[in-house]
Amino acid sequence: MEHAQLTEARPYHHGDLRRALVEAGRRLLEVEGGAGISLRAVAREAGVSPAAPYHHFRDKSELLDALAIEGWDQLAEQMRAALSKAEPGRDRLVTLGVAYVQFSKKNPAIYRVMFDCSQNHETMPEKLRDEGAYRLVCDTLVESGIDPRDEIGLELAAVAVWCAAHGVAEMVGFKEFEPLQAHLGGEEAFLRAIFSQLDLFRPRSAVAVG
Amino acid sequence: MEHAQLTEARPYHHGDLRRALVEAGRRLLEVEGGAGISLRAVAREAGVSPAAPYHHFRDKSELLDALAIEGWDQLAEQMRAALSKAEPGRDRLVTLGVAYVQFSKKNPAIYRVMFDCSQNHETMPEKLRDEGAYRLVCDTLVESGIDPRDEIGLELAAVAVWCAAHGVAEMVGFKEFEPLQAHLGGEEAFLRAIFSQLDLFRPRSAVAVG
DNA sequence: GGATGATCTGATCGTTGTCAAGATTGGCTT
DNA sequence: AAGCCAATCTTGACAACGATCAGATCATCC
Repeated sequence: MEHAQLTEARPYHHGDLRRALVEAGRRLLEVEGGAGISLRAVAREAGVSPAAPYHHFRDKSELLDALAIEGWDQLAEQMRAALSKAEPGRDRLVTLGVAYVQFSKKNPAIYRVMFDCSQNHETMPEKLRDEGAYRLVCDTLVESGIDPRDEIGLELAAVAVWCAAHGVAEMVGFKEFEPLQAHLGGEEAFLRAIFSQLDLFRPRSAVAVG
Repeated sequence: MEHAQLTEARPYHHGDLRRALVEAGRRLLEVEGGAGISLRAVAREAGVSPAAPYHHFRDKSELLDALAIEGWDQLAEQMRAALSKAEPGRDRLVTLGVAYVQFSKKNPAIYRVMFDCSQNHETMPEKLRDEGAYRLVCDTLVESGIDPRDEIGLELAAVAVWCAAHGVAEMVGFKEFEPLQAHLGGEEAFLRAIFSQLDLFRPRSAVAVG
């Protein structure tokens, strides 16, 4: 089959269908949104039969897991980039939060998938914990003055910050808030105002624990 | 048909099927969780044919809307109750937040439906705004020292508080946080610790606005 | 008491997730 | 180089889903 590459005729074996499926899924999530993603649609987009994905994923949910993992990587990357671009001040936490929220606004469907997967599985992927966004938050908290030896205090602070960012990420899309957003001078100002209301920008020390 | 009430034979016309469907839906959400809710399942639970609901709701999503509205009512009620039971201190905002999160933990599927519906429609139901949970938050913020005449500052604070509560509500279910939760002395202590990390308990004044 | 409109059923269509059985092929063994 | 094996992909099927439509049933009002 020497003409395989040039004509429409795909080889019977795809080569790297797993990767192709994940990318097709990402494309669909971006274009169609979270509602229009079905296993069959992903297979269609990748140009294979509806049953083909089952040789690479046990479930539909396992495909979504793969999409989620890619999303977490992408998020961490963008947060890292935001941090490195920001001038060194003491509001680096807010920079991180703004990057987090902006990711979720630009990729709402993927963000939902990321979050649902982490919620359904018992733990978040350890990659997230070790080298991902969670780690970035902890590092930045330590920079801001939290004692890294107080593990409880650090974890509590990180969880709190994460909760705040997640909450903002999901509520900020409400059309209802657009007037307020405009009044405050755009999206980033809006986010900074919210985060400063939540006092996320202030250097903090460990909390007293019972 | 004098025996209609006593025997199994339902009257052909249900009487108040709309109400029965909403209650069947609530039951299913509590028992089966959010995944196991289908229009057909709700109809089955209510004992009618799969097509019957379409005489009371245009859509599946319209049924979910009705479920969401009931959820918002229930949430506001529980928040009001928590507020009236709490001794008057200056951490009433935290009391409110704890009630909010506990509702979402006890009714996770309903909470998700509530939130999704509000997100898909352009605005949240005005009931929520006028007499619901949002109003409670605003009132409590004013109690805590926000100037009610500064509408922007008040709305910003309310949005921030709501974002925080929502974020905590969705992340607190993570199994991963259970050790931390136990270490802090149970769920309520955990929630209070998070909220205090976010500085939600402190009387606040209006934020400076550009 | 009979017509009218609301309500419910039954059948049906297109779509989805999932599975089993068969076709096809890359790669290892000899 | 020939042949076999296991991985991969397709075809066909099944149950369940959301949605629609024609027809059966009932309450209500003139």
